[in-house]
Amino acid sequence: MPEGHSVHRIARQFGVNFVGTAPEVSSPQGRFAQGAAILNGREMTDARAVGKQMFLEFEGDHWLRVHLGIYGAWDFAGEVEIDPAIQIHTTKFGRGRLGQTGMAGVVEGPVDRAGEDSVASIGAPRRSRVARVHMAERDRAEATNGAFPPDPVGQVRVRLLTETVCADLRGPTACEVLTPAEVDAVVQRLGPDPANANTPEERQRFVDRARRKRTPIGLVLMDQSIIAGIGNVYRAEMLFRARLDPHTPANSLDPAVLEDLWDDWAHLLEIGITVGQMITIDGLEGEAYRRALAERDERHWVYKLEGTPCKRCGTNIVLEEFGARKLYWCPGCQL
DNA sequence: TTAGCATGAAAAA
DNA sequence: TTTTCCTGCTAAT
Repeated sequence: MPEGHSVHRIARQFGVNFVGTAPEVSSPQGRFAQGAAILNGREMTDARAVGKQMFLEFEGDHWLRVHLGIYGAWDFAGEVEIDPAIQIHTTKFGRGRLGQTGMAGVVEGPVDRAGEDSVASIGAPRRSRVARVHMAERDRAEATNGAFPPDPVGQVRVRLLTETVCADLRGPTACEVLTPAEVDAVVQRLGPDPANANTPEERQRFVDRARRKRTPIGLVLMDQSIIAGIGNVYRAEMLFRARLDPHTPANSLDPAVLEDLWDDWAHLLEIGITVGQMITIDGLEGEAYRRALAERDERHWVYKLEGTPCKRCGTNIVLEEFGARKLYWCPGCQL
């Protein structure tokens, strides 16, 4: 269920935990047995994300492409080094307690991988070790008492295993081994991603692509070939922030409006990657910010808020079926 | 405890 | 346009 920010976070996690190692690669479920055999024992040399797709490079010009789709997820276990640049917010814990329930923060402190229950504390973002980190639409870190490596739970399509860390992939919509040329072809079909290059050139690439479309802007923002990484939540929230009627044809918009949309996506994406949540209401501080981390309704303007008064103008938020997806918007603000 | 839905996208029809 | 993937959250029970 993740949008672009989650995939970038997961790619960073692989950068920290796997790049430079030669993991054992298997497919407990069996459906990726052939691909696993190709990758097994090879050194991972790069981990990157473009939009909602992740690419892991292995020596010998083999790339693993993963797309999580609507319910895919990665689970890391063992000595998981948290990228110091990102925060893992923990709102729910397993049997081993890492901190106060409901408190947002960063898990810190070593957890013995042999399974001893140990205490980690909430503190400043630094190198951290936790026993289990679930990375999907929402991240979850917890201590466990289980053995390492853990028994595969459910349908594990791929397992990557080093001496100290294990990563399990479940429920992906895509998981395949590609050649460099095939990776290029996939990336070629994707629009620009500001998390990789927030440059005037890339912004212009988005503007040029969008301006050619008569399609409503509400659909254009979801089109991964025009701009990469935006999903249903960010789509709705960005349109609200820009005060745009989702039905407006993209080609009727002033290029400056499209430029602003790009800039806003870059801004929201950066927050999402760092914080691990889609915070689309800006500038919250203190208690309000804490509530935004804990409650979805507190961090969004319109998403899943149909029937409630708009936080800006008081008009009731509307839910509309739009391009086979649910669209939330404010008829008062979004003229 | 459980049933229905969902922060995608590709394949099938 | 419908089906598939077949997980996990959440509201309802």
